[in-house]
Amino acid sequence: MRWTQTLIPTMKETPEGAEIPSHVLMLRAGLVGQLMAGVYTYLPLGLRSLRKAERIVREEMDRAGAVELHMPALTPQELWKRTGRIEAFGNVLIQFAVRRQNKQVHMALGPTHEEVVTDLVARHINSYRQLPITLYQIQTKFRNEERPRFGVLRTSEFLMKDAYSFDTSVEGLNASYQKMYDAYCRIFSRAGLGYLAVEAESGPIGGDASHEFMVLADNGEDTVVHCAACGYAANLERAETGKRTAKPPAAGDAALKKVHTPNVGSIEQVSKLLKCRERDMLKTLVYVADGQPVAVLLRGDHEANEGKIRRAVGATKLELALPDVVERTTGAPVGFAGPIGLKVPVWADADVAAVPSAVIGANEGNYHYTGAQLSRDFQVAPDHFADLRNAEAGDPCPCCAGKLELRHAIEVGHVFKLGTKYSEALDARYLDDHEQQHAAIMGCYGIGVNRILAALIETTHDENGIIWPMALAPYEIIISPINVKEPAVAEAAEKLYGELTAAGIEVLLDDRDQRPGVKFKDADLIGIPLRVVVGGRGLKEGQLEIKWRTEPEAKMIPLAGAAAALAEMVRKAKE
RNA sequence: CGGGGCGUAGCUCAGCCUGGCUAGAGCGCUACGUUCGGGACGUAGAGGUCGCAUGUUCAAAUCAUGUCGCCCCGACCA
Repeated sequence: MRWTQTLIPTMKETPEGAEIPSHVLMLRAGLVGQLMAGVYTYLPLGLRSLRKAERIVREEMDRAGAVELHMPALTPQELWKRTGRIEAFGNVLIQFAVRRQNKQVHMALGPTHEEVVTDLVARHINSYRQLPITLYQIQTKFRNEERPRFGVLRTSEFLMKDAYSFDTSVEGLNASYQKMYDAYCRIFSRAGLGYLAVEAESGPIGGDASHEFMVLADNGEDTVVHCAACGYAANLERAETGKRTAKPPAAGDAALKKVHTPNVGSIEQVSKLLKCRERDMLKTLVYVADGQPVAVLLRGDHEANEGKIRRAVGATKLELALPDVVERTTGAPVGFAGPIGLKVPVWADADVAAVPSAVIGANEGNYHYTGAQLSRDFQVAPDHFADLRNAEAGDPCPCCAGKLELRHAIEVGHVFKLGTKYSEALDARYLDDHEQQHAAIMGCYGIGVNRILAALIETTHDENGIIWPMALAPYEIIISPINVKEPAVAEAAEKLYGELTAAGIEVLLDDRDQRPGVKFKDADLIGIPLRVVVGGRGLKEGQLEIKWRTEPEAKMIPLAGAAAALAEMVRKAKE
């Protein structure tokens, strides 16, 4: 492609509003253009990279035995009602009605396709002989994000590869899941991304085991907990901590004392008022577990982890108690709950035992206690101590002697085992070899294709611009002729361009009548892996200059046979 | 949804506080000329309903109110 015949609107300055590197560089390099908040046009250069990411995904899906189809983005709202996800998605689901022959037709733009694919399977698959099968598509998804942000990392319209497996047994599901997991590893490796596969909660989509594929990046929206020593990785919701050895509290002699804390309920305010550290306080959270209130004690500076609490308590549904329930349970308004005298089951995080003398709520409005001691002033049954909080940096690793660290990350993929939630709701059943009907056991597997690009840029750019790996580069080689008005230069550049193109290399010829500095800056900015400079100086000596985007220095190669040599370099770089 | 910031040329911004001639700069764009190995220079140009609406005023980019758009932070934790 000739630069002058395509559209690559590079920008010298950072557009107002772009802050993170991937956003800034995608705009400056002319990859994307913004239409509105969270909605972007892919310009020619960006589209080429997007297509390359897509191709890698498609090749690996096909190799893993998944079969491609294409489902509509337009869906009937009825389908979402049948699985209860109209409510679950709420405002995220883009819903609208149109009129047809004077009747309202209610539709939604697909934010994901479990419903559509399960309905499809319900219609066309009815025998165990047709299973297992994994269907996938690469398609635009629509989600009304409350707050789109970070350029193309969180958008309202995005390209997603979504795959769905249907099996007749849990073993089959596990096998299908593993195939996708392995395919994801190959995809992200081929894309040049450093990633972690982390254990994850399955979230509102339902089901059990799941993994997220995370790319560590300072601007990532997610937090992963990682142990550098053994490689343990999990997202914050899921991360376990190793055994926290509770130091026996120093023999405290402080007496329990009630103090007046008028209108001061939050941990932060109380800590300020009483001049104590948050870690010397205990907070008492009231949850409703399967309809029954329970109290949970945490150190003041720790964050509750509802998933862990739910599992520890053994509840299927757990939510924070509403203010009236808190009042009924503790006898005090929200902000003054404490463990002393509570009539409901009390659970405690492991670190609670190590707080020797704590500030706690007094279960009486506007009062707290200081000097509270476990055992002496309040009790927690030994089997009610558990890991109930989010992991923090420095916590012991659950798998080795190492320490955990917290890192920001971009989620680029997610695989999970769904079970029969959707197949039952939508009657995707098959007949087994004993003429018994069963709901198909499902898994689903998503990749944010746009995020592959953004994550790559976010992690590998330098001060001059993007640095594409061959696998994602919009062009493999850029030819930068110095002064296109010089016939010898123009001819040599054209000849090389023709030869490389004929050899199947993707070449961008910068045929603009621009000064060399402009061309070099732009070549660096758009990040083409290999730059070939055709200049009068080199030509006189029968030489071409080549420079890898990743290398600081250029080098010269003979003009004779240059096309073949360059094609070989590109081929090698692709390996 | 809550809080904050910003809307002036294609892009980045100045001017606004303290209202006053024909609204500015740099980059980019057009034409011509000189240049040509890391974002050249000269000359001449094109390009704006100062986001929009209402109000205050003799007079509004500038003040007030409203509205729309964009960006950032937060959104349960007693």
